[in-house]
Amino acid sequence: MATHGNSKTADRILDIAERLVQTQGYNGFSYADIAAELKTTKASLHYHFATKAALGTRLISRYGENFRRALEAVDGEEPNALRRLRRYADLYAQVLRKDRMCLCGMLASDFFTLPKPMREAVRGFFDKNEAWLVRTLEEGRRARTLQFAGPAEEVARTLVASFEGAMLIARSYGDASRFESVASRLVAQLDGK
Amino acid sequence: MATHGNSKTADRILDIAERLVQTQGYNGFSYADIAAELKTTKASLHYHFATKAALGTRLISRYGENFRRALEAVDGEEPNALRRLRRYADLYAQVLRKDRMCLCGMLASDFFTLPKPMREAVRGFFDKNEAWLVRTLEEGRRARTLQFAGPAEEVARTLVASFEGAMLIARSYGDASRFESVASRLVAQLDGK
DNA sequence: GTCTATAGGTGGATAGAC
DNA sequence: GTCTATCCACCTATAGAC
Repeated sequence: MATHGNSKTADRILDIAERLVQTQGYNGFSYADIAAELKTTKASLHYHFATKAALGTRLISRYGENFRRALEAVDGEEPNALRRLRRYADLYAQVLRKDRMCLCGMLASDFFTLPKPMREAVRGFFDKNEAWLVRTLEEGRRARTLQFAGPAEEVARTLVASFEGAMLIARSYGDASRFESVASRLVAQLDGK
Repeated sequence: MATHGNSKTADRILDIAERLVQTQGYNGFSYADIAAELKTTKASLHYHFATKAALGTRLISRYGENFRRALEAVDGEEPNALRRLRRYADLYAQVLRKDRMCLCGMLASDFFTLPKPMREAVRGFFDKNEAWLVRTLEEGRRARTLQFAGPAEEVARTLVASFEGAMLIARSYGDASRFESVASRLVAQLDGK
């Protein structure tokens, strides 16, 4: 196979790379950065992930999978759609409190410098977010815990965009509360009262 | 002096660099890219802008100045605050239709890799956006062309964050209408009826 | 102001020993 | 799996001729 990225070492590489992409961007980190932190060599990293593009693609699929699991947990634990939206917002806030940007929000800004497989995976992440939100919004509207006008898809896209943008800007101010006040306001507007 | 960036050539350099930053990010372009497009040499660029940081700082101040002028024009031409917000949103949409991200939104994602003077300038851009929005929102609320609950500052921050995020994501889909539907929805929510 | 040439460093990636 | 050594392309930046 081209890449051996399935070991414990591979996971540690992914952990470090993930943090570096979320803080510095895809073009702002290098194999040398990871090697220094892992106290190994660049050559060794290339054994686990043959190319930076392969590493990047794996990062996105792992991040998406973790996000999917987190949303599944929210669905399982919280029957109220309004409260599920608050939990969704808190997933973003948790990332921000680690001084990180959403991995895919960061990659969206690097979008036109990314290899094609990574571009498609980034869009896929947003699509999955939107789909979860549409389900949640429609169910909440039916149950009257949420209210909003127009297609759920439009509201979902507004939420994803606003949350990503609020993270991006809050990070520049080192102030997570900037995200939280924006997120609270947007979710409150959907409250079915 | 350290830099001679005030000639017509300097302006052409800034035009090219601006587009490259808006599409590829600060770490995604080089003096070589500019030189190739301007059909000159990297050394010649260094005469106009001694360092990449100096070029970057100048880019932000010029972008901010142009934005300020655009907002002044909106203020002069449009007495209705709701319509001024629509014009504000359209300034973003115009950038996006050129397949570009907002310069400072892009730099916000590169934030922790930027030299300190650039970081401060990026925050300054957002501050000025927010201040203009606060003035507009408060005036619209007084005149009853706008309505919203809570501090204008919170609404202003929500708008900046949402517009930046909507640009970021719309660009990944190559679909400016994704921005426009989000922006329309957010502005419509403020309509004083 | 623009050029050639080059310095000194880092990028991603590979060969081959162990 | 990890290492040393190395390749070559590219990076920002400077020296000095024109």
